Amino acid sequence: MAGQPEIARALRQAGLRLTPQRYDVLAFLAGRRVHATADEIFQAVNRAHPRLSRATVYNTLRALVRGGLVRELAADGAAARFDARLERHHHFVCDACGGIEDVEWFELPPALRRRARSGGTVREIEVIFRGFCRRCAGAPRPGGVPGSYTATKQ
Amino acid sequence: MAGQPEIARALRQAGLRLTPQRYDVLAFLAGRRVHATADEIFQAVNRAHPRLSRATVYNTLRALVRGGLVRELAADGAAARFDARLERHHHFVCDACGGIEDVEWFELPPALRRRARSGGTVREIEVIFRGFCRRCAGAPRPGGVPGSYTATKQ
DNA sequence: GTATTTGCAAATCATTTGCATAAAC
DNA sequence: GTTTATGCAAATGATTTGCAAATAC
Repeated sequence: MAGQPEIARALRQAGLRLTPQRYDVLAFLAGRRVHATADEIFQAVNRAHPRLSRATVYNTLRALVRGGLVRELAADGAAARFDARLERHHHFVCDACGGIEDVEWFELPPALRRRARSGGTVREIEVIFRGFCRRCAGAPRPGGVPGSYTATKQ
Repeated sequence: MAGQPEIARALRQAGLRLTPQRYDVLAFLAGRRVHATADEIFQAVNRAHPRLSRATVYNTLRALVRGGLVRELAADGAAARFDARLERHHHFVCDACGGIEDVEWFELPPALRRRARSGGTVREIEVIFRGFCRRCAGAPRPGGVPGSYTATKQ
């Protein structure tokens, strides 16, 4: 997903009306490698489109997530991050800066995939690696340690 | 961790002063199988201890997490959940009700553990299973579908 | 033309902070 | 006696909601 027609098509396909706001939000996400917070998206799109409101960004994100075009990532305590990479992938979360990087998709061995014995149904399995990213590994911040509670905030 | 002296010992060991509030919060978490939100903890502890404030619950949780006695779990968009099970384990998150269940710990095969090639250091690897839990598998809610954005809220 | 979406402002929810008092060590 | 934690109330930050005007279909 990158070209203009593809973005429009993706929106239609998800059953969403094509508004300039939605187009811009999805285009922004599709052109990014790092995961953006709702506010970062607002700031960026707002530059080209000054009358955009935050509420619309949130509405749009909800619609996109619901339509399966975007994934939402919970970041311990911090603001949620959004990501338009639809190919499945795993994540690496930095304990120090809170940044999220993609990790190429791989399947868990079948024996492990059956480990969730809750009696329910499993739709997907995601692996989250935690540690210090390349940039933070060198100079970790004062409070940024394993617990990660303090790490992402303060 | 379950008996009274163990809880007190755990607090001391983490370098925390032993206050009734901290004791109660940790005891509550230690005696629970489901992961509780800060507010659920407040409600519960508040019954036995009516002058407890929410700020203290948050302060205590931060201290416990920092001291390594409690883990914090980010739940897509919703309030964070806390958990005093210290043995490593994975999680199952229900798309419909947002509930979180523990999945017994297992190691990823070494080949997969090396997949995070960010140049940084990896501290831990967690696996998150998503789907419908036993209770919701039978009767999923109106909006509660894969995206899980709407699922955890509304 | 009708159903949706937008933008705005106000509302809500989770969490944090400042500060005087109280309790732990 | 000092240092740290508590409780309260007010502040902050993220996200949602109500509603009239604008827009997509």
